Amino acid sequence: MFLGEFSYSIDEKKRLAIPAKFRQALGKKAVVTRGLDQCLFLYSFKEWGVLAEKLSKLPLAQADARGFARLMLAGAMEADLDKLGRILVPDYLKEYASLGKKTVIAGVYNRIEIWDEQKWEAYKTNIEKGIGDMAERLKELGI
Amino acid sequence: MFLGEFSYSIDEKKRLAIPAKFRQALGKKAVVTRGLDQCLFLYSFKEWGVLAEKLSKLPLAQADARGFARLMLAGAMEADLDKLGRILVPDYLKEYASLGKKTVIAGVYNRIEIWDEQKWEAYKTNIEKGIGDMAERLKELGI
DNA sequence: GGGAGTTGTGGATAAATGTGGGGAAAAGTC
DNA sequence: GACTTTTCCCCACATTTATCCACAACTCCC
Repeated sequence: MFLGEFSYSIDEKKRLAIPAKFRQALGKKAVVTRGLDQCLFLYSFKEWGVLAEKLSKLPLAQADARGFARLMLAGAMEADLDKLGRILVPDYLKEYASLGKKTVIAGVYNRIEIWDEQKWEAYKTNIEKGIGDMAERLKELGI
Repeated sequence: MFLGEFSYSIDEKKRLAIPAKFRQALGKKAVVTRGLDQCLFLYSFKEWGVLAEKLSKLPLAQADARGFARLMLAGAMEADLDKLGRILVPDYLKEYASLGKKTVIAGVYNRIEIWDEQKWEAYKTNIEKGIGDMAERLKELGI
C-alpha cells in the first residue's frame, strides 16, 4: 500500500526518483500511464498486467471502447527503475501532465500518482474548497 | 506486450523504423495491414496467423463483418524487418492511412499501430473530448 | 554526537538507436 | 538487348539512451 506525499525533481534527462519507501512494493519493473485530472499513474508491472488484460478484451468493433483502450494502452510505458530507483518519463507523458521540474509523488493505496507541483497545489486547494459538499456525499457512501 | 507512443519518420524509400523496444517481441517476420480508423496494424507473424484464422471464420452472411475481414486480409503484406529494424510500407497502405513523413507508432497490447502524426493528434483529442466520463469506465475495470 | 549507511541530484562515458545515402542485384520497359 | 526503375543490402554519422560513478544532504544507530 502506497501512502504519503513527496516532492522530487525531474532532471534534464527526464529522470525522476521514486520514493525509497515505495521501491520494494513497486519492484524493478513498473508502468506509467495517463491518469485522471492531468496526472500520471504509476503501477507495478504485475498490477498493470491485470488492467491491460481487461483493456485488451474490450470489443474492437465499438468505436468508443476501441478509442478508450487505445488511449490507455498506447499511453502506457514501461518504466523500469534504474539502480538508484529512478524512472524515465517519456516526453509525451511529461507533456500530458505538463510536468515541470518540480513534481509531487503521491501514494494512493494501490497506485502512485505523479503531479506537477503547481497543478497539485491548485488541485488540492480546489478540493479543499469543495470539501463541505463532499462530506455530504461521503455520508451517502457510508464513510 | 506492446506499450507506448513513439514518433518516427518515413524516408523517401518508404522505410519506417520500428521502436527498438518492440523488435524482440515482434521478431524478424511481421505483417502490416489496414487497420481501423485509418491507421495500419502491425502484427508479429505468429499473432497474425491467429487473427487471420479468426477473420476467416467471421459469418459470411453479415455484410459489414465480411467487408472488415476482406479489408484486413486483402490488405495484409509481409513486412520483414531489415538489419536495422525497419520495415517497408507499401504504397497502397501509405495511401490508406494517408501517411506523411512524420508518423506515430503506438503499442496497443498485442498489436502495433502506425498513424500519420496529424491524424493521431486529431484522433486523440477527439477521443479525450468524447470520453468525459473516463473515470466511470476506469471504475468499471477496477482501476 | 560521530560515523556508517542511505537517499536525492547531477554529470561523464560508452553503447545503442534513428536517419540518410550509396551501390549492387532484380524487375520491368521500350 | 539496352536502358531505366525499383528493391534490397551495406555502411556512416549524429543524436539519443543507458550505465556507471561522484558528491552532498540526510537519517539512523550505537
